[in-house]
Formats: sequence, structure tokens, C-alpha cells
Amino acid sequence: MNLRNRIDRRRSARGDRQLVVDREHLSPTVHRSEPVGRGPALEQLLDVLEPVFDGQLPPPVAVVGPQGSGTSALVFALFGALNDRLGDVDRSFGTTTRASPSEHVTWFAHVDGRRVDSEFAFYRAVLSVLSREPVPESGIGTDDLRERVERRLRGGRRAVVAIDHHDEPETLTYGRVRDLLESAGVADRVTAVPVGRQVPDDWDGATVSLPAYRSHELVDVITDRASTGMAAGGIDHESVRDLAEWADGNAHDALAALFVAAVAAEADGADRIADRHVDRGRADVPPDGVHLDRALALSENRQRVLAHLVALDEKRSTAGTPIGDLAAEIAARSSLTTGTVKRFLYELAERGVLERIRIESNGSGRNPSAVAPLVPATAFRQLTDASLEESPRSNDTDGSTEPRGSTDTAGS
DNA sequence: GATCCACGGGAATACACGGATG
DNA sequence: CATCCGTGTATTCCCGTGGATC
Repeated sequence: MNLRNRIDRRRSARGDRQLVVDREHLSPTVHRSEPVGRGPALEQLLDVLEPVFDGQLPPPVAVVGPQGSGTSALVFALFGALNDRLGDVDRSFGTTTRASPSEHVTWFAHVDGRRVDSEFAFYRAVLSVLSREPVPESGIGTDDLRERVERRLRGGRRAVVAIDHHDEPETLTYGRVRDLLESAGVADRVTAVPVGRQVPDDWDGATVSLPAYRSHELVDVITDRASTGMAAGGIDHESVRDLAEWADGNAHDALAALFVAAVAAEADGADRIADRHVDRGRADVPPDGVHLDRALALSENRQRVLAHLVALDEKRSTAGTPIGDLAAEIAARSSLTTGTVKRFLYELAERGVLERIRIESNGSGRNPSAVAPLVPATAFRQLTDASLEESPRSNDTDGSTEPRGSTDTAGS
């Protein structure tokens, strides 16, 4: 993050002839503090939010764009910066502020709908921005948190709350958030900003639309990541252009492929990304796949189940195996029961993290389904903490457990 | 002790198909 | 032939339980 660390990392990476300098900066799920190539949308959003500079609550505004167009990155970065300027009572801004700064306090909270899906979790997420004290994770009631939110927003203080991914399955909807703010009695002190692929139903506020990245913009995005995450000269311009062209405007796909390419090159002991590594990166990202962060937002055991499925799918496609058999196989390698694994698999398919495939059965009764992962497999395995090596329920391991981090880049 | 939340298990419901019935 | 019914399997839904946290 800070300059000194960056320089140190560079220097040590150079000494070690290391390709990947900073995995964090290469990860497609990590946002930059300065979004690349989204200047016009940034200005547009600032236009709408401008009343906050006069201590007013801004009007409702939605931010929309297709997957990989940088909606989250934009709002995350902008809210972070605005919060720095306007969210702190003790910090005045500008040099000639006439009014007392405390009258101008507006907080900017970015609530990730993928991770915040209950009433309790929502108030907690908001409160953790409004309050400097740590907010308890449990042990207190939802009513308590709701009251604390209300108390923090007294005396002319306001908040702008972004609801990211409000239109994905199982996430907090905009309507639900309005209800929660209403029941806390702070609806008139908070502007909720839906962020997603489309505006909420019956939306009549302002809208800031982000188009998919154009190819040259995506080149900038990839170059920016490569320059901070990898040793200098780690990837040539031609490969970057190829990746940008292939990703067709989707920054997530481009960065996921770059990440996998870098991991593959590193595993090869190469000091730069070669064409075959780029191919490997592209092959890892399924067409019409889901964002890696959707998988990483799942609870630990669900991630584990997904990791097992991904591993099975890499060995042999799971597309032809009935879900019950897959569940049994996964359960044998984990601490979960077959029933629970099966339910998780149905759930993941329902959420769109897995593709559900109809298969014909030869017996009687309803036809079973098969499932196949829709996340970039290698990227997911590299980024997840879910270990495949927890103790299995039974002892029937087939002895094929591989050490974590072993990246098979041969073949396929 | 109070609270939230992930799990686990099982009940309820949906679906596919063959055979019986009108 | 169209419809209903029974059986078997898949899928969804619900609720009690226990771990973690305060």
C-alpha cells in the first residue's frame, strides 16, 4: 500500500528473481484506491453527491453497469475518499470553513450485499462506519444495534450508504434496506445508493451508468495491476492487448486470467509470462462465469464444498455425475454429511455459482441433476483459505491428497 | 445468560414415469 | 386417447441445536 513497502517488495523480488511481487495487487477481488479509466462516471456521481459539500443529503442515485465494468471499484474508492474528507468530526476540510465542521458530518458506508444479508449484519456494517468503537459481532440484540445507528445519526449527522450487489440472488435488496432504515427511524438522514447491474424496481432517482470497458481502457487496467503486482517486464504489451481483447470489456475476467497466468508462470519458474501462461489464464475463466468474489463471500464450509467440487472437476468433469454421488464423494473427504453437502450444492446452483446440468437417469423417478463450477477454478483455489486437507469423516481417502499450493500447470 | 448464525436432519413438495381407468 | 393415480426419486423448505462472541 504505502510507497516504502512497495519499493521494498520490488527490491526483494528483484533479488529473488520473483515474478509475482504482490499477490494482493494482482487479485481480481481487491479494489484499488484509485479506479482506472472511469473518470467520466466518477465525475457524474460526484455531481449528484455534491449537496454533501453544503451539508445537505444528496438525492437518491443508482450506479449501474454490466459485470466487470467497475461499479464496485468506483463506489468503493470514491466512498473511501469522501469518508476521509467528510466522515470525521475532528477533521475540518477546506481552509475557510465558515460553519463548524461537526455540522457537516456525512458518513459514506459501502455495504457489500454479498456479505451482509441479515438485519443484524446490515446495522453492524453501517455502525462500523459511523462509530469509531468496535462493533460487537454477536452477544447483543439487533434492537440494540438499530438504536445505536439512530443515536449516531442525531444532531444533523447524515450518511450515504451504498448497497453493492443489491440485485444478485440472496443479497440485500434496495427495498429491504429502505425498510431497515425506516424502522431505525433514520430514513430521512440517509441516502441509500443501489449499486448493481440494474436499477431497483420502480426506480425514479438519478442513475449513473458505467459502460463495459473499451479495449484500450482495459489495457490500462491490466497494465496498472501488472505494474504493481509483478516484477517489471513480467508481461509484454502484446499479451496485455490480447487479454484485453479477449475479455471483451469485462475487467474481472481480464484480471482473473492475468492472475492465473502469473501463478502459472511462477510455478514454471519463469521470470515473465509466456503465451502458454496467458492461454492457461484464459482457459481458467469460464464463459458467462461468476465473479470470484461471489464464491469468496460464501461461508467457510460452502467454500470448502466448492473447493472440493472444483478439485473433482479438474480431475474429471463433474458434468455427468448425479448430484447425490458428487455429494457422497465430497462428504467422504470433508467433515460434513452427504445430506448437508447435497443441500449446499443445490444452494450454490440456486445462487448461480454452479451450473446445473440435466442428466438422464436410467431408473424410475425424477431425473437427477449434475453440477459444474462457474468460477475460475485455479484462481478460486489460490485465493480461498478453505483447506482441502481437513480430516475426513471416514478413513476411505484414496491417498491422492496433494499439498496445498501445488499448481499443476502441465497439460490440459 | 443473551444473541446471531451456520449446520444438520428431516418433513414437505415437485417432478417423472408407468399402469389403470373411463 | 386423455386423464388420473401410485410409486420412486429429486429438490426445497423449515426449525432445532450448538458454537462463537459479548
